[in-house]
Amino acid sequence: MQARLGARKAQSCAEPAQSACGQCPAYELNLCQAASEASWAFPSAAPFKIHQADHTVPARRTICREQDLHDAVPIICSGWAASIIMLSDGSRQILSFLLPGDIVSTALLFEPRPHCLVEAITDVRYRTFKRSELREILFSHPELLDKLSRAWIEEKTRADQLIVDLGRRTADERIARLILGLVDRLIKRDMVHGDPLELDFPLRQHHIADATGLTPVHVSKVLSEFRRSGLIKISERSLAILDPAGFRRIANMR
Amino acid sequence: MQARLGARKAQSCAEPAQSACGQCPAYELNLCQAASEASWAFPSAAPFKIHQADHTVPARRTICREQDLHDAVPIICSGWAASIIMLSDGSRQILSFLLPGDIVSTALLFEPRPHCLVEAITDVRYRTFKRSELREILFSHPELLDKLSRAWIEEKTRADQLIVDLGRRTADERIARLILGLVDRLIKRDMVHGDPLELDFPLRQHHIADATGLTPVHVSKVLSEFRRSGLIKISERSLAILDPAGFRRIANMR
DNA sequence: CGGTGTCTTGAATACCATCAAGTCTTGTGG
DNA sequence: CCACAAGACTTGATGGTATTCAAGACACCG
Repeated sequence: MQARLGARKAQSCAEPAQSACGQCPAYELNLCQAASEASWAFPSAAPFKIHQADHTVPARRTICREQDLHDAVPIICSGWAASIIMLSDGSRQILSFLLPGDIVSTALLFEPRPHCLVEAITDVRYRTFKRSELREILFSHPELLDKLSRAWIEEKTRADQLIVDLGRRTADERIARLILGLVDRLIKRDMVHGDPLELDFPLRQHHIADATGLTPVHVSKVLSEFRRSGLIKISERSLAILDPAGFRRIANMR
Repeated sequence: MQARLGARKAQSCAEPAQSACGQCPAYELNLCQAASEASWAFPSAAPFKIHQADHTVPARRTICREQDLHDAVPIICSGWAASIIMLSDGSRQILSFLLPGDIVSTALLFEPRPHCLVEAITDVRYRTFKRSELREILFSHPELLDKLSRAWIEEKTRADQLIVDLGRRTADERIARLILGLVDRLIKRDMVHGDPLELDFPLRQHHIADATGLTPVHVSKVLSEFRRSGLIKISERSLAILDPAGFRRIANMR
């Protein structure tokens, strides 16, 4: 019940947060660092200070609800989260997994209602910016607008890919593609190395099920089959891709 | 083979096109008219003239290809089109149906590659704007930026809804929801009246199949079932919703 | 230590795909 | 204008993929 107020505020001003951003794996890509810097490079116009706040939530806790109104735009600093649509019968569809450096939704720059539930998968640290200020900064700096448009396009591209996966691919393909999609995103962030590729993988099978439109039971069966074929090793919140070529073949082909 | 060059250019300057826009059902909503007007209200800055061109393509012709580069952003003036992702095995997934007044994709404002195929379903009239100019106008007029952000949000919301439909709903629900979604969009545009609701409905069953992730055969069976239950009347490119309440019940419930 | 959440496995079932045959319409070239 | 081909739709039979139901193993936590 007290979960409702789960997030703890940590701070609410720009400068002291910088060190945290230095460790952010999405340091290069994301809007977060850029926005903070802009607020420093920007003392010209006015005594400008962008309001931001760091929050921490434990695994499984809600970050924001579909119907709530927020004037804050959250960006994930560390941990994994998911944006989820709930159906009246209790089933769920995961629209997207959120990784460090991801903005929860670019649409939040324009409307206060997320229209989907955002839930922490691991412990999550995230930072919120005030929408009006973030918007002003983004739109007054062409190079930031550029970053925004790239984030927007990637968000849409991933949604479109998911539509294709759900509409036209088998369970094996969906699951393999989900995993590879996540691995590729982690690689871009320098959060995975090694050969064979091995990484922390905090998703439960029910997360995979909700993202692929399958049942947890069937996900279990498919993963077991992948294991038996020596494609991957997956257990205890960790994943290794033993046969990258074979696994990618399953993900793409018919 | 000569299909490749299917589109015929009609004109390439703003003013004479106005009368056509006056009939556009999305007159209020869309960016098109607004952008044209802005180009008039804008002689201040420079001898500014936005480049636009009208095109007409017959049914079943391609409007743009996934890998082509365009510096033009198309907006549908009349007719129906679809954006489609093709898979290597020849199957297709329709991401979205485009109705009069729709911008083909808001992402085209930022990148030249559509990354999906756009195909005319009926004969289609559309107008293209030069990306750089359209962008400049949109971003220099707050009220237009507002319209753009609403278009962006709606595009994303519809994609998310489709993900849920494909991931978590039965064939009956998907088909009913597709139809109702289209009808609602047409109502917003004042393109449908009457009680019982009756309208031109140019989709072939294979379009419905490609949009819902089903096979044409199964679409036929479901539609026949809907007909037998007296929910809808559908034939000869026209559709009537005989039992709106019952039909909406099928679309939403479990 | 019971309770809850996670995962696995097997059996029965449902839903939708595939295959196939046939009707009807639409379009096209002789 | 007709003949023929291609596309659109329907219907039935059969099969495969994924769901549902059920039971049990295991880990973690208060």
